[in-house]
Amino acid sequence: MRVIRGKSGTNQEGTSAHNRRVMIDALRLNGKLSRADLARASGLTKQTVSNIIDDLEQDGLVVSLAAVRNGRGQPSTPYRLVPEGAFAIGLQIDRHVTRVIAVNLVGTVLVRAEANLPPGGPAKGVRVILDLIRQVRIELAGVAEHSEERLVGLCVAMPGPFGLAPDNDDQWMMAAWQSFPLLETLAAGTGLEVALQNDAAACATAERMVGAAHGVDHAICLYLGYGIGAGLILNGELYAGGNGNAGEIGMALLPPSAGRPERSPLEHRASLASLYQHLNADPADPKLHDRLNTLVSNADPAVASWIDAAAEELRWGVQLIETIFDPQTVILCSSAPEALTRRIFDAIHPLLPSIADRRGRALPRLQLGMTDPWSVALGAAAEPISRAFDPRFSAILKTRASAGGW
Amino acid sequence: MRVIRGKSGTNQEGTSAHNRRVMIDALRLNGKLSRADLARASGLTKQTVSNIIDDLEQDGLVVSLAAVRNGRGQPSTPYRLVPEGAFAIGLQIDRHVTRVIAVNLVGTVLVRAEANLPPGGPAKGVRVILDLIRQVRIELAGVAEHSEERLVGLCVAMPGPFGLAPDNDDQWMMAAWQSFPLLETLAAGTGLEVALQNDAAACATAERMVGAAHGVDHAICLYLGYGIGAGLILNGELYAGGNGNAGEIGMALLPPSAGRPERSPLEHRASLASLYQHLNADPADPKLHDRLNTLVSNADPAVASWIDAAAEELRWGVQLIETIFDPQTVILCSSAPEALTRRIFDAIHPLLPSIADRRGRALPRLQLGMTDPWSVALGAAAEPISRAFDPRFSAILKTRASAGGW
DNA sequence: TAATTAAGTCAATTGATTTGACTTATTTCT
DNA sequence: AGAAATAAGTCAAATCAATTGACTTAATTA
Repeated sequence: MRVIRGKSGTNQEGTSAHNRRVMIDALRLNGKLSRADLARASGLTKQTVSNIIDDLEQDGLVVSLAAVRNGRGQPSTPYRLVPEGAFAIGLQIDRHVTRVIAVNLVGTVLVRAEANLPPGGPAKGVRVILDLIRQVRIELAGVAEHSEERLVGLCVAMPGPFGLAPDNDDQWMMAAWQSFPLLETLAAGTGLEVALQNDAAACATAERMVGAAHGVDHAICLYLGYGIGAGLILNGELYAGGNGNAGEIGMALLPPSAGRPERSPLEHRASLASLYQHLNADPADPKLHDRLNTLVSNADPAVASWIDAAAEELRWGVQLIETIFDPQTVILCSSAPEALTRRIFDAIHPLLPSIADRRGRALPRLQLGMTDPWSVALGAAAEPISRAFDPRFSAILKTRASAGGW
Repeated sequence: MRVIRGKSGTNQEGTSAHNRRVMIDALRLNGKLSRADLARASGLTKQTVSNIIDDLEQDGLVVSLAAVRNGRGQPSTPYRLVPEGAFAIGLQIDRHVTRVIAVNLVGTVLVRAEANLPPGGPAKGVRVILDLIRQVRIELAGVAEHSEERLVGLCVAMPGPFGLAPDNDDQWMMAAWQSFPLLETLAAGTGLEVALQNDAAACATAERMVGAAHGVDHAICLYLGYGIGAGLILNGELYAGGNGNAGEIGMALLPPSAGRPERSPLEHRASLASLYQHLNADPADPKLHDRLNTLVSNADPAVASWIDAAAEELRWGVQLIETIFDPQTVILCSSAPEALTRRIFDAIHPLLPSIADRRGRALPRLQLGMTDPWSVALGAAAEPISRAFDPRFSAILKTRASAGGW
């Protein structure tokens, strides 16, 4: 059959779905709002808002609070989101460990669990993961009623890039995970909708739901993990690129510079991998996090020299990101200990001049984001919530599968 | 009054507007389609498509062609866009000249006019511009009936970045234009809706409507003009950033490299400004374009050495763009003579390895785009057409102003 | 106490999409 | 040649989310 290119249409269902999402989004951003407030915020009529809020209340997604007098006129009844209205599971697969988190509608972490990934590759690892997920779901059911019915999905976060030939020099066998049918296996094993993000994107998702990017429509999350990547919030949505690899700036080649005659990827100069190499540390050492903490608080000179070198690259990276994306803010996140991340953050300053250097900025050019080792898993958990409840273009459109009646 | 944050809702009007846009988009992409084809492409029912197409035919935006037999079943009646269904004006303001173009619904250029900008700044210049626009509209009315009723808007393209303090070392007084209330003056002087884009964005808009980015949802246009910038097509829409300055990569600071001990902006190394400086040429010289052409065809060594140096920076730039955006393709555009642009294009190759280096690519990693000096003006003219007829999220949403009935 | 203001509801209307049956025109099978 | 199958497209009624305008309720202000 001839392929016809074109975008999808929409109908009343799409309209209604969008308006529900708009209500939830407004409540998430403003905490609590009356029906009249929601009508003003959305541009919809009071009546429409009333209908939608009634629905959402029925669905257990919002509840009313005590009426408040706001001066003249009938007191308004504010509504807020019900945290227990929905749940999602986030899974992080890292080189040595895997983490699973359960969150609720407002992004509160309810359950977390961690396990070491056994040697033997994905086939064995996925069994550990499925067990961990099962365990988290059971625990979740213990602390939250109806959690199973209200589970909206699962998202996996792991280092990218995705879908490339596994010819890169990745000694941590993440490449093996790339060729393993992970999403299918997880979908079958959990019965949930499964999504995939790289770790920087997950970090951005977390910052958007409960962090520094909350309510910000244009923000870039610079995530310093084992590698380095950027999570792109553009027009209020995570941008994934043509093949899901947008923001993988660790692979950006830097021009030769003083002392480095070769072009080399940013990842080799500014990433925790480069720090470990600089320190001759074993990345698989479970006590590494604590050891790093100690080194930082002791002002270890080897760490300090790495920080200075990395901060110089990152200072440049921030300027580049500002120049390319013109975001409202850039957020520095890391899986490194908070003290170390803060040291790096400080060392990046003063920032280079850029187009972001404008008067009357509402947000700082660079902010410190989450430094919790769990933040990537949290972001993964936030993704299904966002997919299910945030206003987005794709949520309005008809899906091809559901089209009938030709 | 308390400010409530939140997104806009939608209703049947939004649905209908979107579906009309989807039909137009599908016809633009596929050339001609029957009602049944459109139903399949959009996921809407045949009946809905029939209603919309009837409307569009009434509005003079589509026409039917002769029925065609496609095998079994009743022959289908294809429809196509009517080029004369809408018109738009594009205005380019450059350092020395201003150009005005009129296009129709399918992006065909109908009228073009050019004038030198007089010394004396924007106040004088804007009078020249308004005269030029008036002249183009009169000429357009001569070659296209009902052009005035069907004029959907005006877009201005000029070098960015916009909205910054005019403290930069811009000797061509583009800074003066920044502080001048240009859009308001043009809106009042023409009675049209006026939009603004930087020149790289305009170039991308042109490539998307009639060039290499036609029907491509993720493409980056690298525009080599007096400065250098990138036009970002993300998710099928032009991305402007938080303040309309996304893609202004000319201001990206490059690390020091061999022979350049200082950080310097990309613009100083790879832009026509840098070429003019290298050649000791006067950018205001009206014969410069022709002279450059001659130099290129004579294999002038000064030009060749500049090309090599610039290509090295651009090769890096392409790799960076691929790494950051993960686009389906990168398009090299320029206001330089085609021969020169082609030489640069060739000199950029071979490209650096990147995540774009994947098997089974549908599009080349780097393509040569428009090299017409008029392409920025064309892109500006394409913007109102795109704004009026392309499917986009914002077109679905209610505008706050139109909300009533609280 | 009456007027004003604002939140929220009620019941009827609107209007784009959907549904399912139908007509028309062509090819393919017998 | 005739019947069956297939596909395009229309007709008329139904659906359903948003809208409209009048109304009720409950507070403040004059």
